[in-house]
Amino acid sequence: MFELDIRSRKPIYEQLVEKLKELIITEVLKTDEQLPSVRMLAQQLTINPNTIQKAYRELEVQGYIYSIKGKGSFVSPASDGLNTEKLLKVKKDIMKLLSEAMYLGVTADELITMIKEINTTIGGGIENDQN
Amino acid sequence: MFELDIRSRKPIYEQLVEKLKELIITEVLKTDEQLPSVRMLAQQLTINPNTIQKAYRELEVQGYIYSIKGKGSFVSPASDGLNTEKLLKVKKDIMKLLSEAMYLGVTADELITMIKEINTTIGGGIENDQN
Amino acid sequence: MFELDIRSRKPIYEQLVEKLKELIITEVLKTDEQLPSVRMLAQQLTINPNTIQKAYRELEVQGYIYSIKGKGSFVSPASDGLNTEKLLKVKKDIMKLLSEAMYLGVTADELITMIKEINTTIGGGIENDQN
Amino acid sequence: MFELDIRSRKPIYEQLVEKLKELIITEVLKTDEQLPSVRMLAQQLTINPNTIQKAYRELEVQGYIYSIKGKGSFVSPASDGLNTEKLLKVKKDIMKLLSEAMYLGVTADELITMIKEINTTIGGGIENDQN
DNA sequence: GTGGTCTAGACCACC
DNA sequence: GTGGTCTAGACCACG
Repeated sequence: MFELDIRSRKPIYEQLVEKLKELIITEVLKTDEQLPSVRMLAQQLTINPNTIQKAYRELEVQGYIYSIKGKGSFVSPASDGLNTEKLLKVKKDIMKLLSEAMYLGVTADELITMIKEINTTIGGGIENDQN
Repeated sequence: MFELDIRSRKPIYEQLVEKLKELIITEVLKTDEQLPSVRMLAQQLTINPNTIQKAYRELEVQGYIYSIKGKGSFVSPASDGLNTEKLLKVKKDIMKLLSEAMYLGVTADELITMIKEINTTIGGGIENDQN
Repeated sequence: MFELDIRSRKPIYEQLVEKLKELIITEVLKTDEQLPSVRMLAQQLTINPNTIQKAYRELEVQGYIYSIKGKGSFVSPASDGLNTEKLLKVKKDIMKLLSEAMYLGVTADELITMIKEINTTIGGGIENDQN
Repeated sequence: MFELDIRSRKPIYEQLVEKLKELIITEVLKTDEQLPSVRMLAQQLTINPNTIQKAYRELEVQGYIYSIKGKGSFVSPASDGLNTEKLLKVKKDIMKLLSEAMYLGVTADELITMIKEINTTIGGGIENDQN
């Protein structure tokens, strides 16, 4: 289910954060659905529980999940909170990457196609009016 | 000329790589133009020459510049050849970021507007974040 | 009546303690008034009775309520006696928070306004956060 | 220098965060001043380095310090960033505590005196116009 | 030498 | 059983 590259320069917990974020964004993991427990996942991936927890905590800080002491970790509702600053960061990152892509020869049309593709994958736009 | 953020969590050499990449992409530094020497730049930025070295090496690996022993480092021509694999990586990164942006509430229209904006201003300045 | 946030990082019993404290402070629950029974409240909130118990015990320790075996739990009269030490703790906490607020840029005037506001509306509703 | 209560229910790293925050707010530790290194402090307090690091990381997330990989940890400039949301939280907490204090018998005058006291300790108001 | 990551294994609080 | 904290000790990346 998760393919972690133990040799990668990118820390394991960051890889985990990314993978889980992706599952949440693509709604494979739905709102309020329970994530695998720290220990279970640790065992499955043969990784130290602390590493899993670090990933979960990071996801919690970023607003993607919430954890309840004796119960488990769960997916937060989308657009839950205060993503204004996060939005700014993501937009900047996108600008940077888009520039690089175009320098490498990607056309604007290709990019637009990608966007439309994602738009269907996610399931259409999400209403959000706090920006 | 370069504004490095000593407080950033991102290593200095990575910041350097990004800044230089940006200058190359926006064609402030043109094909076959010579980059400042390691020592000069180190002195200017009051930074350890090893750090500059590392950045230049990284840019060389990524195909943005080439070095000639005893002469210096120069900007590689765009679309040099090895961009196929890089393109795939960049595209993947873009997909990831676009998905995240949309999950956070950015609409497809907004993103398309951004793309068109870059398409026209390619060659202008691009802002960088500090993470 | 009670809106508990199951997603909060704060344990449920602590949330209960705070809510009840608030009701007592704002005199929605008056001196010697009986609190809802553990079982009733547990049923209403669809929460484990043990959790309610724990909250009531905590409130008793803090001097806000008293329990009579076989009868129930009741609101203690204000300024009951043991408030000297509690007062010290609360004052210390306030100093800490006020310092932090000012460090973050709140002016003394703003704070004084807040105090006056409470002074007049004491007996009105107070909003709680979820951390 | 630090008096940590190893037996307290409050996690050691949180105690550390509070102590350090206090030192920063009262400007005992000034902007860009270096904090003791993770290992040094761990040794001094006979505490595990990981625990210190957790505290430092938390302070970094909260915007009070910044850390640079091979150099050390340093105090962030005051009102550096995006404290809007933090401000709201702190204000709510203050309202709650002030209410409790007044219920316990503290007068508005006493509270105002406290504010003025802090105002001189910190060194006057800090200019800040992003709220 | 610095911060950052990871492991192995223990204990606690919550429900 | 769950998440959260802490320890002891190892290794890596950075400058």
